[in-house]
Amino acid sequence: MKALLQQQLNTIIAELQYPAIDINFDTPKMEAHGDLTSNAALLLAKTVGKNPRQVAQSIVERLKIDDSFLSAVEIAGPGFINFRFSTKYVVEQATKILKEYHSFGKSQAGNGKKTNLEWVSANPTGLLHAGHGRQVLIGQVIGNLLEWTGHDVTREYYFNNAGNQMRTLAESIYARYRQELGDDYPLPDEGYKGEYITDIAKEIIAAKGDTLKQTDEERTYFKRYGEEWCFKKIKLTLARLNVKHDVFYNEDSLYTTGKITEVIEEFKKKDLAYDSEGAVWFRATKFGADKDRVIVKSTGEPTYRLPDIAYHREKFRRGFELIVDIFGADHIATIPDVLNGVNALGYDTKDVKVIIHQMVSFVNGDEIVKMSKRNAKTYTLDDLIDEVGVDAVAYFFVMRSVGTHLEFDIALAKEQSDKNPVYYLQYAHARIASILRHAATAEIHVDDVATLLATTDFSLIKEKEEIDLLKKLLAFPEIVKSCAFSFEPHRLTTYLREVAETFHRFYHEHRVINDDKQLMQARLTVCLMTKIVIANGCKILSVSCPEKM
RNA sequence: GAUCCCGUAGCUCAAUUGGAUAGAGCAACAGCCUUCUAAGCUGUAGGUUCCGCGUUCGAUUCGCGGCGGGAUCACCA
Repeated sequence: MKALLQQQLNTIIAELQYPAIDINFDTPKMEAHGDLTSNAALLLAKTVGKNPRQVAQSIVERLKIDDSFLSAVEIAGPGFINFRFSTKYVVEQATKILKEYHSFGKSQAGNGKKTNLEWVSANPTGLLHAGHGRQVLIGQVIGNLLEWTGHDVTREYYFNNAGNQMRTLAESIYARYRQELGDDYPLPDEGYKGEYITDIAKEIIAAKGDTLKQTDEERTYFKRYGEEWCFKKIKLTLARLNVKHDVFYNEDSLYTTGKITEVIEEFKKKDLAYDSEGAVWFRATKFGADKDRVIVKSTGEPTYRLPDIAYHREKFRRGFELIVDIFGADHIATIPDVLNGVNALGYDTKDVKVIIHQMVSFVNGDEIVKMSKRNAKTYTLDDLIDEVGVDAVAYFFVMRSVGTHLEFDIALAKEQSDKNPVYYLQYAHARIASILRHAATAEIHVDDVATLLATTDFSLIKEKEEIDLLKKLLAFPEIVKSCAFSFEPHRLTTYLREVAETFHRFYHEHRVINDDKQLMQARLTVCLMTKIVIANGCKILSVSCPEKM
């Protein structure tokens, strides 16, 4: 429809000898403004030197209106051209929801673009804490959105199992190990204080007894055991949220394959790096930073910036055309350096999309929930899932735009009532499922879509609430696309809420199960279409949609 | 002090990425269940979109300057 109108408007504009412009259509916010609107006349008015309403008038006069598509074309406000769809057109379009069913909403807009999505990437030194949930789910939903829009997505988890943090992990476990064996052995100053460290130590005692009291300098056994233990837990937590990464990329491989030194040498050759005070520095000031950054410490160990740069170069080398990184706001300072570094190596950073999400705070009703890392009792993501359930976790973490601080109300999330937005959506789905069960007893079987399409008199769908609902449902593919291309998953939750709302209104106004079997069948298809859209949307959100509540 | 994010109804947040009369949910008030799930629906009330200037047909959205909140500013990741 858009393409058709666009073509027509373009020809008319050419006929009128107006300058060619990009014609786009919006869906008006207000119902009175029709189903599609174009601001073409407003854009033309200035260059043409006419009143925008006159411009609109001259365009509309030449428009050939096919009334099987459009019921009205109006000029409104300062010069908008508003189009209103015919009922027939809307209903006809809606049948494709049934035809496409589980894939309604999918598109090939991404053209199979090879896409790397990297997120979570927590090092195996501990458990995922509740705050990690935001990143976990933003990434999960963005991954799903990219797949629904025809991107070839590789889900990647980047980790570092060497360096300071792992040493600290090993020392911490060792200290607890000694303590559990009754020795007076202190936890290192910067050691991990979490209870899980003691759990790990106890496991090691169970397996090895006190035979590891004398270990090598590197605490190799403790390091490896701790890493495996943490990774196992992290993966289990992710699995509860249906998150599965395709690739676990080990930072260490960048060293063993020489990628790190390669980057240093290349930087030095381009005079982007230099030696000073025993360290190697990156000329960040050349890119507008306030000071240069150390990329190799005087100890010989690189700082995180260097491997990050090398890693991103490897992503390009691996053939990815779109690179998506998701970071929390606490990592914001490092991003410019990495992008500048990658850029200096000759890659176009416009293909790197960095999504920075703001932090999460937790409240329990009126009470602020503290979750300091220093505290021994951390509130883990598992704890949160245990407390409020998978669906609430999945929904709540993506329901706000990534750029805004998220307040997660635990009391609200676990409340099984109308206050909780997850239930509003799931309730709509369950309600539909219930209606469809009634239909089965009336011998209409909605699971046979082919028969349904062949035998339903769709012209019986004509009530305002039905048409409003179908229009809303038909917007789904566009919503999926715009969420995917803007990397804004929260808009999907907003949209699905609107779908549920529009459905509830329809339900309230019109009985589905009734004596007029033809009418009942027509309305059942409306219900089924709604169910399909909610189910597909929930699938993208990783939220379940129950048949009964 | 610098950089980035945010500031919208009493509270939590939307706003089709520059569009028309700024919308939802909670909370408040008033209604709606002998009929398909009331975990629902309808109505009322609630606003100087932090302030100021600018850009233009048009600004919550873009630019500049303030104010307020958060994050970051390591030879930690």
